[in-house]
Amino acid sequence: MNKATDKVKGKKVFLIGGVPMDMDNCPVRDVMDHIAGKWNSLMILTLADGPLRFSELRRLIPDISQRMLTQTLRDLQRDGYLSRTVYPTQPPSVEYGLTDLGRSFLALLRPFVDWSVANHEAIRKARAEYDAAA
Amino acid sequence: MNKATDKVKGKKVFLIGGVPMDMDNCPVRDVMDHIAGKWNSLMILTLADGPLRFSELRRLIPDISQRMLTQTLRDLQRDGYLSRTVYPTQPPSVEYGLTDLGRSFLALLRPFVDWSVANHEAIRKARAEYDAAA
DNA sequence: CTGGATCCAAACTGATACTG
DNA sequence: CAGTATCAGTTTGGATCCAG
Repeated sequence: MNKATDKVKGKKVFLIGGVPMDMDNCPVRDVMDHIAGKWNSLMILTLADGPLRFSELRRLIPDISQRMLTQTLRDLQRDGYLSRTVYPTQPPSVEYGLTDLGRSFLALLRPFVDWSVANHEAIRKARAEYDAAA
Repeated sequence: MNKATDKVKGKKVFLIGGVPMDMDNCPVRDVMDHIAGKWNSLMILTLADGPLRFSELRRLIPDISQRMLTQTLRDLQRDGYLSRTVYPTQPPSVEYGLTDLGRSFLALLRPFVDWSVANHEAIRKARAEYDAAA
């Protein structure tokens, strides 16, 4: 009935929505694991309107630590979601902005934002009911 | 230029794509923080084709520990993404399936899956280049 | 201003053993 | 079968100090 694990050309695969995925190199898992962090998507959303500087980002996301800000920016830059531009001023200023890949991903995030707003109450209610039952 | 932090009716807000978000109760952050885990979205995708039992899920996702499987199912159930049905057989069997909310979220996940497949190579390439530059 | 380095606490994960 | 309990290892995150 639900034959989700099978073999295709000798490789172990995993069916996601009917699409076979190579278990050992699953694009979805790879992308997810790197974007699913607490700050990653929020960072991309924050940069939606244009490039921002390090200090601006720290101000706009008050509850991120400097360490996490640096790390998140590095991770996203490494995966190609955003670019880092250094301006040789004194003192130096650095701007972070979305790349084409980043903007492409941002497009995916927007429906998610709308969905979250639309369903937040339902989720909060579900949570409250679950906790009450316990 | 980028006036992302402002005040609306005395509340600190955060602009996401032009939409003001209450910082202290941001739906996007709340939903994200609970769905962004390593296994959550994968679990929803795995249940896309219909309800599955505990042992079936463990078999379909071989690299999840029993502990994480239990915990992931609990979390998703608590937030209303999936339902848990116990059948009074001997030995007992339990089925997990998507709720309407879960299916609604699944619809959001599908474009993400397609995007991951389409852009996986670009990301791998960006990573390789970044690492090479270092 | 933009981080890098270090130390420490907390959270997350996995392996194992055990129960109704 | 479907979990719970426990413990150890790993990772994550925050605070602080420092440097180009």
